[in-house]
Amino acid sequence: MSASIPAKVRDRAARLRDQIADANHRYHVLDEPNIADVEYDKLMRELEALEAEHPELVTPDSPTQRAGAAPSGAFTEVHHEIPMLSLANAFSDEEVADFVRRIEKRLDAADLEFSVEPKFDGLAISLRYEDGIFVRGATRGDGETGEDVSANLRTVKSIPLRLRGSGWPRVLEARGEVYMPRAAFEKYNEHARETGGKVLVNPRNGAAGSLRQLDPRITARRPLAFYAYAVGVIEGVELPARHSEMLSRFREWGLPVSNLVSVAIGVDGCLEYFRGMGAKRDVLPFDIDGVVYKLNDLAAQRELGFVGRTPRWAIAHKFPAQEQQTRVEDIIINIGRTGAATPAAKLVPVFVGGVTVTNATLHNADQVARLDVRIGDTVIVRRAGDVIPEVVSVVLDQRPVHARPWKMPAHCPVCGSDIVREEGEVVAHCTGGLTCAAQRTQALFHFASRRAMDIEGLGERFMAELGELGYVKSIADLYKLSLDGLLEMKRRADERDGTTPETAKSGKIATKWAQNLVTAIDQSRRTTLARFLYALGIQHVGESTAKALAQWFGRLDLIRHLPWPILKAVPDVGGEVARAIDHFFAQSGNQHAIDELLKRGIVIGDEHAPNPKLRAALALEQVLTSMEIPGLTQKRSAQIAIAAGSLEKVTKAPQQLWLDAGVPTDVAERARAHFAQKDTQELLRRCIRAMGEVLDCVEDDDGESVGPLDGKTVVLTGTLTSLTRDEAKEKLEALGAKVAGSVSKKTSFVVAGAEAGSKLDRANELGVEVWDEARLLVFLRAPEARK
DNA sequence: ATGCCTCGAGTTCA
DNA sequence: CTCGAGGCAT
Repeated sequence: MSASIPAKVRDRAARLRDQIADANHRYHVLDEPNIADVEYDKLMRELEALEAEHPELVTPDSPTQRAGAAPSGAFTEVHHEIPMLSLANAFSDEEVADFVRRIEKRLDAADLEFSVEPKFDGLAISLRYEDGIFVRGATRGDGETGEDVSANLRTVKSIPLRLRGSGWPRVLEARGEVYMPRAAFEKYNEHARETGGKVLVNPRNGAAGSLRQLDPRITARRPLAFYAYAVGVIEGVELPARHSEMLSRFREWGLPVSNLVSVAIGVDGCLEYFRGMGAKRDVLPFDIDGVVYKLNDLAAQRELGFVGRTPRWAIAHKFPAQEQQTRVEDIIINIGRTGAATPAAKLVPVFVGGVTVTNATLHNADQVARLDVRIGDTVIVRRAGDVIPEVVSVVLDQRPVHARPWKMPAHCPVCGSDIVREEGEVVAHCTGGLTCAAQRTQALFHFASRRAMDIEGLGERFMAELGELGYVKSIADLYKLSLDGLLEMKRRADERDGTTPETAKSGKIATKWAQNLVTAIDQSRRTTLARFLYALGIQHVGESTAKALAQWFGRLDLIRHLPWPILKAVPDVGGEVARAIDHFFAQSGNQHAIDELLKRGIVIGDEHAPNPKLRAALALEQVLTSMEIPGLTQKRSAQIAIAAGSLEKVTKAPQQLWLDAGVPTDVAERARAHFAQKDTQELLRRCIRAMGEVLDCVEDDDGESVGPLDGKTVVLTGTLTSLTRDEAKEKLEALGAKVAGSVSKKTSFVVAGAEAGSKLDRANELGVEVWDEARLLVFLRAPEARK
């Protein structure tokens, strides 16, 4: 049949096939390329041309056969003559030790040698070679029967189509793992995302899905690789004595074997290998989910045999899974203190990364949309470097037909108010405010939290109960709670929940509990301005902003009435934050709650005069620029401020004065029009009043306002470690102290840092109190504690 | 406008 | 711990 083909052509084709196979082997198996890509392409093209001209030349092992044939109908079944094993799993050192001990006992031997190998996270397959030629490849299936995926496997470059060297058996079934290298996976997905193609969930699913493609041309585009790790059928060659030798033979025959395989002695050797791999795991170019220990002696393996379908002589030692699949039972909404509506996935409990995970946050609607998570979906959950579980992706193949895309509900599941997502914002908010039980509970919880009012014993659950039963509707109600009230509440809660007398706290314990709580509440009455402000839970006001406000304004009665342009004078407080504070205090309910709190004995121990720097910060120009009138720049604001003399006068300044101050006509017009608006006038009135008020206080700093360091003179010396000298000075000044440069007998105390010199000596001489840095820090945290 | 940088807010499980 | 947003410097 091929007689018509000249021997020369035939030889050339054979030579090309050899060269290409060799290049392939070097590149994909040995990782030592010997020819350039262009050269390789050239050889391929030449071979393709020859084969096109003489189709009879095409052999099953020709590299041109890798490209992928046209789709076949379906996969045919393949019976594995020697079943493909599954391994028992070990998850702890104990289980490994048991495994080794069992073998030692059965064989009556010690210090056994194991072939130790990484456990690739891919898909187990079997490759059949007859007379050195790849004839068939199959998936494992159930171990007995798999599917013929030869066409797909031909596209995997690291699988040789013909064995190399000599001495290979007449028939060989090599078993191993098809996997997708991480880099290839990333690259593939990146491309898929750009082109809108199918994004793979993870490398393992990528490998599995690829092999099950009916169209091998698709598989050819998936970057798969292969490692051999076991032998099935072998005919015509003597088996070596040890498994590790078998793997070496594989290498000689051109089958890729991981260079991470090794040999270990006894349990200790195995475990050492396990830890080594665990440490390397993250930097490996492919995913592994554990390691496998195989008794190295093949004769001994035969002796041990099987239990069911798993061999007694091998075990897989698994890493704690960092990724698991589970099902989304529901997607719920959590309402936070600020009303933020955060979707969370309720999961069928799954053990991942050492803990059982039942919830995973989905962050926001965008994230849900990005992942397209739907109720009923199977998802991949990860607990990576950090602790918090996250949904990585959806396994689309397993999506129930009826699953519908998830949408943020229009109404709050707790209070029924509208849920609104502002233009350009990522988070949606429940508009219920404090009428929403969820927000109220969270607000109360926040108020009582350690960094706020620090009331011990008020957990979130209990707070919810107090709210539900109507005992606490607002933060002020917390200070109404009495011993009897608490006990009564406890009783009612137990009744309602159907708690039996045995499980309910008995009278004495309940009394003790209530007493402790009352004491804790009582102790919390004395607090600092910063804590108090923080406790109020004003939007955007966290701990540090609260501190800044406290330090700069010093007094609650000031802060609670300040218009936002004045609040904005504080560093790090911008328009957004200032408006939020203004808005908070503009609600009469909030003002009322504060009045109530003060009435019920809240004492702010560290009120003091405003920071003198406010004087500069409150310059007219700052207030004017905060009006954000187009064209009214800082410079022009300053000019008109100087020309007019006071804020009040600016607002009433005639057109001419603006022009004299160098403000262009159109800007002046705009400003005057702006000032004429009703709400602007109201705001300006408040600003005018507030500026006067604040400035009065600043001037009055040895007047009635009493800071804890009022009238004290402090001297700083040495190097402070946790804060700069300037910061310390600022803080002390904000508390009313005068920070002087040298020690005299008028000095109240000296703060001495490291390497304090002459000033410390002089302080000792004069008998002036000396603080170390630690004491200063304690004081700065809670200045009310002592003066 | 644009890019740090810090602060606020939300989150899981034992 | 991480993300988003606000503040501020460039």
